[in-house]
Amino acid sequence: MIPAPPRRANSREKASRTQYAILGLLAGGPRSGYDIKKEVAERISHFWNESLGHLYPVLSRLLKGGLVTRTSEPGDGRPTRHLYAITDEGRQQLDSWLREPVVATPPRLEILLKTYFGAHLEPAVLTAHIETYRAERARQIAMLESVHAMLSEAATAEDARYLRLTVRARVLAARAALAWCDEVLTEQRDLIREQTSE
Amino acid sequence: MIPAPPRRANSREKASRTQYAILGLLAGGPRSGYDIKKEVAERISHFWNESLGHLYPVLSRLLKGGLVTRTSEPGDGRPTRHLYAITDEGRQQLDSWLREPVVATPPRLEILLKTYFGAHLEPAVLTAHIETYRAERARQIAMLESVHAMLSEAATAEDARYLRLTVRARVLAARAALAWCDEVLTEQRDLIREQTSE
DNA sequence: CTTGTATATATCAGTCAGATATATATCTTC
DNA sequence: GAAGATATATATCTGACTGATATATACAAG
Repeated sequence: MIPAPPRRANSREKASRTQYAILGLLAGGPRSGYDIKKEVAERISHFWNESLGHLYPVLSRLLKGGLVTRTSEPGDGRPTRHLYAITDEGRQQLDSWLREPVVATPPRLEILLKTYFGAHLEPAVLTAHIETYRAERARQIAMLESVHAMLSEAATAEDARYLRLTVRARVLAARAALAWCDEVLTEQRDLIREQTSE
Repeated sequence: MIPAPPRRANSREKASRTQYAILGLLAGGPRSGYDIKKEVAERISHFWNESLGHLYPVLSRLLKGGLVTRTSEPGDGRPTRHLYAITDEGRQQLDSWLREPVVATPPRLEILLKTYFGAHLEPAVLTAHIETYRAERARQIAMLESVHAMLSEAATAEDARYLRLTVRARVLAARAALAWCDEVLTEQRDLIREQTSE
């Protein structure tokens, strides 16, 4: 009898993107879990997300693995504030991840799923969804463009170079999405006109 | 003493998008789990993904809930083939989900995360990532455009209307991504030139 | 005759999001 | 000035979802 091989013997380790996002942010200085969450929400939420429910366990794991250290500030009334700092080993891990090829994750675009099932509904319902989606894109473009303008100013341009590039990516993506909405809305109008004239 | 309220007393149920994707596909006729996986992979993988590891449990749940029925074809040698068909209640659930506003899920764009951390690397590394990403976009555009052309042909145009709209969305998105890559590559060249001339 | 691909279902580990819990300080609004 | 919202701060749990793996067979290519 051949003994059953151990499950997940030695395949490629499942990459926790959260882990590297944390290391990358800590490379800019010590932060608490709460700080990380805030920074993600305020600066890079246009392309990245972290939930607190995942952040804390991953921070603990990084601590155990020696990729970060932890110092505790007695919280005056509030819970103790834990400041995490990246170690040399953490920096090495971050560096090697940054050099690895980008892994493409398959998308899940709910607006397109509902579009795909459009035949199961009256055209007006899809039109309404697209109009909502379009309005959100328009708001997003306005917001991102104003951020982009600020980041392009001489005073911050050097510092903000890479953040500015990410903002630009999302501006172009949002404009493309908006253009698509307009195409769909035009087609939907034609479709509704055809149907009502029958 | 006030008894502790039950956890997750009655908040909004966590929506399983997989569930509605399945119902939507089954609305087009009975299918097996394997069929569904194939259909997703071959037709809508440009904007949607389903893993088998999730598909089967959700199909079981839908069966228990009466949203689908199951008939078994004895597999000739192969495992028994289970065909799932949508019920009236399933159609109602699908219909009401299709009418609900689209829920935006926060993005996680790894290419932008590595871009954001660009300062921690030599510019040439980021350039290489962007070049790879650009090449993938170029391939994707070529592929989607040829699909789009086929779907626009008179013979299929009526049938394929909604699929065509989703393909168009991804063409525009991929073109925008490609344009962004070109902007970044130009900037990176300038940056490297400045640095080497110092 | 072995390797790869297709058919077909099923389970498991691990990632991750979102809700909830706890406890306090501060700012805002009637 | 009390009530209520918002910010600080950590922690846990449920459930959604991915990707790898397991099992079994058939068929084609080399």
